[in-house]
Amino acid sequence: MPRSPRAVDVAKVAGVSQATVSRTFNEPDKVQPHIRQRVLAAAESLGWLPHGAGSALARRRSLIAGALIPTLANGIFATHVAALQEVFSDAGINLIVSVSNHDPAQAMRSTQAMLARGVEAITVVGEDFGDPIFDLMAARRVPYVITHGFNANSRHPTIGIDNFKTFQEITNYLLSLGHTTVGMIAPPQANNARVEARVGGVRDALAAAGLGMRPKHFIEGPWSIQFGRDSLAAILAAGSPTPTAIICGNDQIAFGVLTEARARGISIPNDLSIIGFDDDPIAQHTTPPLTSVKVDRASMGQEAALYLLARLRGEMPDLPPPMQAKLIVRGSTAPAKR
Amino acid sequence: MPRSPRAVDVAKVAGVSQATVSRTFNEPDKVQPHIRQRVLAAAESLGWLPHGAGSALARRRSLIAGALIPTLANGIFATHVAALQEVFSDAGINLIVSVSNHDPAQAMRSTQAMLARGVEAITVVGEDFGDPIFDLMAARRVPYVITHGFNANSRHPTIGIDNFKTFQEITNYLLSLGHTTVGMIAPPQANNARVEARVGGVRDALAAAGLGMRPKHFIEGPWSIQFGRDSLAAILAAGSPTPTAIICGNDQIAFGVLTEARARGISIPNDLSIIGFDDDPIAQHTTPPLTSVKVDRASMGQEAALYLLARLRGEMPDLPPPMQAKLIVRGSTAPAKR
DNA sequence: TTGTAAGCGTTATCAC
DNA sequence: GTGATAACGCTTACAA
Repeated sequence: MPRSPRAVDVAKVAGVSQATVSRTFNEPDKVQPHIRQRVLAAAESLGWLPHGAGSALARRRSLIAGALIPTLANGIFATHVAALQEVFSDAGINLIVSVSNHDPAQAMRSTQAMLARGVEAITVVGEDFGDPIFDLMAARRVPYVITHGFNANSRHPTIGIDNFKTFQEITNYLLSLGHTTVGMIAPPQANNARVEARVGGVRDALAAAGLGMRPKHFIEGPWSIQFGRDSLAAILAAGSPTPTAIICGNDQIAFGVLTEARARGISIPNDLSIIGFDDDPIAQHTTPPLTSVKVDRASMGQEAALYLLARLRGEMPDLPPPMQAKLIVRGSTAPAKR
Repeated sequence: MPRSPRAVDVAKVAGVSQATVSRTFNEPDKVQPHIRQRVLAAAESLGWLPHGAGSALARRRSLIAGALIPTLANGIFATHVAALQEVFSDAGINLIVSVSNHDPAQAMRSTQAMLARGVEAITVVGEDFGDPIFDLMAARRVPYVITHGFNANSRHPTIGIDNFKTFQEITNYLLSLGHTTVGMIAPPQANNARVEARVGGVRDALAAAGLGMRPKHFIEGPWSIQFGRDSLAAILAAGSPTPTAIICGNDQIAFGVLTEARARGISIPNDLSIIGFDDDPIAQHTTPPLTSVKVDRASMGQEAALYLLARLRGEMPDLPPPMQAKLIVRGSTAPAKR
């Protein structure tokens, strides 16, 4: 049973020392062209690839980064991971993906597992799990960055939109249309400071206009289409006054509200304005098309990866400024009926 | 600048040898309880975590697996990765994700990068890139499994549905409804044997009924909603005869066709039957709801990971039988108008 | 420019 | 049950 070839085998075949094999792959210009050729040919013929553990040990670099996300079941995190993966991959770094399922204990286990695998840097979605995780990374001098929300007051580096401000703006848009009875259907706030900030933004903007949101018009739950339908049903069942506009935590929920509204003969946007979040491709194709808020998730992931790559080069780069969300007005919002 | 603690530091603090530290974490029952406690306490106080590269080198196990997928932008692959990640994670194995973008050269680079990182096992979506990749893994004795399509004739282990047979059945369902003019809108077949098999299944079933598919009724392209809309427009623009049923490569395309049909006043399913694929959550909520085909992607990923875990234990497990896709008839299909 | 040799941090074999 | 010690495969001063 032949075992995998090692650098010394390549060296033997090429008639050079092991050091030259290493140089051929890591510092090619330090070895003469013709001898480089010989080494490459030998490696090729043996099917040799550097051994990750060996080289990680000697080099003190694993060439592996980690991403901690809540779940891959949500499309926005898949997009996020795709962006990270691409940038890291271009830099010769592989990406380990691990999930928390919004559970602090699992987040901690995942982080430890990644650190035990020797990841050089980590991206974390949100700062929901408190200090232990960040202390752990800091103690091991592993650079990290928090994504999906810019927070100027955080003691950690953060990248993303200002969730509070963005939802303030969304709300102000509805206020400018004359809506005074506004509802919201949001993902759970537990272990999710981003959602908390968004809800806060809505409440703050309403309060600034001397308004409030009735408890029965605020519903928390999963981000599914079905949940959107059920939530609208629940809001209507709660009786009058009924909101004239509903802010949805994402476009799936908004699509559900739209669907339920149509099933009930409620005219959108005449009887009810609906606003989504994330500008999913589907938003353009619903009837009517959904007003939504576009966040450039891909650049957010890229920024995060580039920030960490700079840190790995030993730099202390400035954080990029907060990203700007963009309100995309389509047909699902209109002035309040008077 | 204090460097990360090593096992020997823990040993010193606990007043034991380094070997005992290792045993405490890897073979706990081989060390006396009270001394185990001491070691754990010492490790805790120093914040020590085993060093991945060191232990990978000594153990000849990286505890890392790899997944090669076309892209994370497509939700079905995100679901797939989520399932893999979960099973591997429960087994203490981290997952590196890398993508091919349907490009053989990039697939090869990604595979090499994963192997260089020492992955112990790899899942590959489809067998589109030919032998080089599989030869590479085989030469290094890295177990692998191909997902997203069961192929009894493959010389590699495969897991998934039989794509050919599944689309034969879909087509036979439409034939049983009396449809004789059937169109298809599919993702590109290039570098995608799964799509090729699906198209083959449709053509085969039609041929068995003495029918064929007109070239103008077969359209290949991306899997977006917009592409579905454009494709229906193109098929209609090609003039009579017009198909009475269209098979779509996935539910996004089907949703696009549905949307375009409504925009043109074409009644679904009376004038046109539409059938999707993947049973996306949206399929239940369109008007009318979409007939689609459900494939249990999560179990497919789990099966793949479990198969590889068994291989890593040194077993030679049987492959699971082909998975069964399930036709879910909803409101978008009906008997052909006569 | 190339070779020699000393790590890198852990695990596993072998004594005790 | 515990402790020395020799791998594990590579990189990198340092020497030639």
